[in-house]
Order: sequence, then structure tokens, then C-alpha cells
Amino acid sequence: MSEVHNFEKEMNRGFIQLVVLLLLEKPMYGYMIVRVLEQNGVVVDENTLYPLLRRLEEKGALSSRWDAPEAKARKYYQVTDQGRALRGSLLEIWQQQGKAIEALRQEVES
Amino acid sequence: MSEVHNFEKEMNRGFIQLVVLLLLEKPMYGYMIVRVLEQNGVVVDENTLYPLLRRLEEKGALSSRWDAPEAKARKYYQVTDQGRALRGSLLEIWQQQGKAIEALRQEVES
DNA sequence: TGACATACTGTGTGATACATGGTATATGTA
DNA sequence: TACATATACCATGTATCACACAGTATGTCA
Repeated sequence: MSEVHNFEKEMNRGFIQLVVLLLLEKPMYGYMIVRVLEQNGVVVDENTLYPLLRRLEEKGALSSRWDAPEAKARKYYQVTDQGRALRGSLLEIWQQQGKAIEALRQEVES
Repeated sequence: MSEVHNFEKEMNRGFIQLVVLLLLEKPMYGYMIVRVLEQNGVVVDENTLYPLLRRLEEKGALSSRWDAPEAKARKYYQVTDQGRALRGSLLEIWQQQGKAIEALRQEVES
């Protein structure tokens, strides 16, 4: 059905969280996040992002507010201090993983 | 229950596949992989790794053979050409993600 | 003998990416 | 005005996966 197999899909899972936490240093709404990431070569499905945003808010990593109540509804999200702490630990994990992969790559390619 | 939250756990998902595909350029068995990764600061649960190995073999990315049939059974896995191709595309994804994260980090931290 | 390490397997459970389908407003254009 | 398309979000369902829990069986060492 899909071009991208499961193994490739799995690569997105942790990554999207981290990207969102980095991006939302400035307040943005869901649809906008999808477009901005798209322009940077990162494809995130709407139906992946919206639940993720709600989940991150539920856990205290993001805060949100509705904008322009009478116009087209936009829900702006922004990272909280708790979210910054989470971002920090995810970044650490990311970097440790990067080191492991680089080390292994050198072994394989030599 | 666990120290590590879901957001942190999610970081492992794509990563483990890639590490295994890199590591198995040399034939190794499951229990050995867990120990080797452990020594490199990467914690992979046995109950995560064993199914992953079977899954990768099922999809043709790994081949396996049982060793020493009458002694303690060890199942040696090794990457196939198909697995190398998969590894290549996962590495590409990894690098693209790395670029995206680095770009965002610079924006956030400046 | 018995504790512990080694080596693997089967069956849950909960979380999540993505699919499908839907609501509602805004905007461009014929 | 009519109608398509873009914008912006949500609800529900399915498949997959990390990890928990529990078990089998052999090897090793005190």
C-alpha cells in the first residue's frame, strides 16, 4: 500500500516528538507545523501530529490557547519548562545514539 | 513503574533496527548482541531484540543459522544484501533527521 | 546440590503511527 | 452566486511494536 515500509516508519517515532519540542519554542498551531516541517523535508502526517500535540500537552510539555474565537479556530501550542526539560533528555538520548551509530559505521565501513 | 517515560522509549524504536543492521555485518546471536550493546551504553531489552531479529529475517534483511545443534542452541544472525539496502535507507533517514534537528537547535539556542 | 549465567521462546498489554472519514471556515475563480 | 480548493481541526479504527511477565533448557561454578 505505502511506499515507506514499517522499518522506515519506525524511524519517525522518537524524532517527531523532538522536532516538535524544538520547533515550539515559538508558538505555532498544528497545521502550520506540518507545513513548516514539509518545507524542511520532514513529512509528518496530520493524524500523527495532532494527537501528539494533545499528548504532549496532557503530559505538561506543551501549553495551548485558542486564537480568534469567532474566526477560523487555530490552536497555538508552545513549549513549557517541563517540555524544555523533556527536550533536553531526548536530545541527550539522540546524541548518545548518534555516537553509537557513528562508532558502528566506522567499524562496518573499514 | 518504569523510570523511563514513553517519550524516551519512543526514541529507541527506529534506532534499534539500525544498530542491529550495522552490528550484524559480523554474525552474532541475540544474547551476544544484547551484551555487546550494553557494553556500548545502549540498553536493548531481550524481549525487544529477539522479535526484532525474527522480523528482520522474515523481511529478508537478515539470515540465520543454528549453531552446535546438540549443545546449547545459539541462533546466529547476519545481514543480507537486502538488509544492507535497508540499512542504507535507514541511515539516510537518520542523517536527514540529524540535519533537521541541528538546524532547529541552532535557531532555538541562538 | 543448587544458585546463577546463558540463550531463547510464547503470550499478553499499552502506546503510537497512520488510515479513513468527517466538520467547519476561508478564499479564489468562473 | 456557485463550487472547488485550501485551511484547520477532530474522532475512531487498525496494525505494529517495545516491553512485561512467565517459562524452558543448558552450562558453569562453588
